[in-house]
Amino acid sequence: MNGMFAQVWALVRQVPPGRVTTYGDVARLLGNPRLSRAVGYAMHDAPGDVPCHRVVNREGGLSDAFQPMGKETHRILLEMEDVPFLMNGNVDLAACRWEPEMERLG
DNA sequence: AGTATGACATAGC
DNA sequence: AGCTATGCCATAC
Repeated sequence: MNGMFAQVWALVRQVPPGRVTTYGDVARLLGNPRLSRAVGYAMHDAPGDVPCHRVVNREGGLSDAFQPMGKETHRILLEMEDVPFLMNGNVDLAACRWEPEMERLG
């Protein structure tokens, strides 16, 4: 529980529906911008209550190794939350990227 | 212990 | 603008 995975999961759980965050952002929020890769590991071990589908890479691209299924499920889950996609099939980060400051402001 | 792996990110070319 | 190479660091074995 004290591991960094739990920390990552806790953060990802704070991402509201319709918003997404990136591995790098999560890593930065944890205090180490270099932990972006470890964040991916945390996603692999993430329990079901963690909305790992709301985590995408810097380009807004989906993961090649999403657990339940491939990118297909990943995209479906995001679409269900009305997450905007770009023409290239990536998430529109500019429109739905989650920032912790938003939580404070309300 | 040390080596290998990887759901990323960045720098060069 | 798109591809290749390198860095980085927590887990797994």
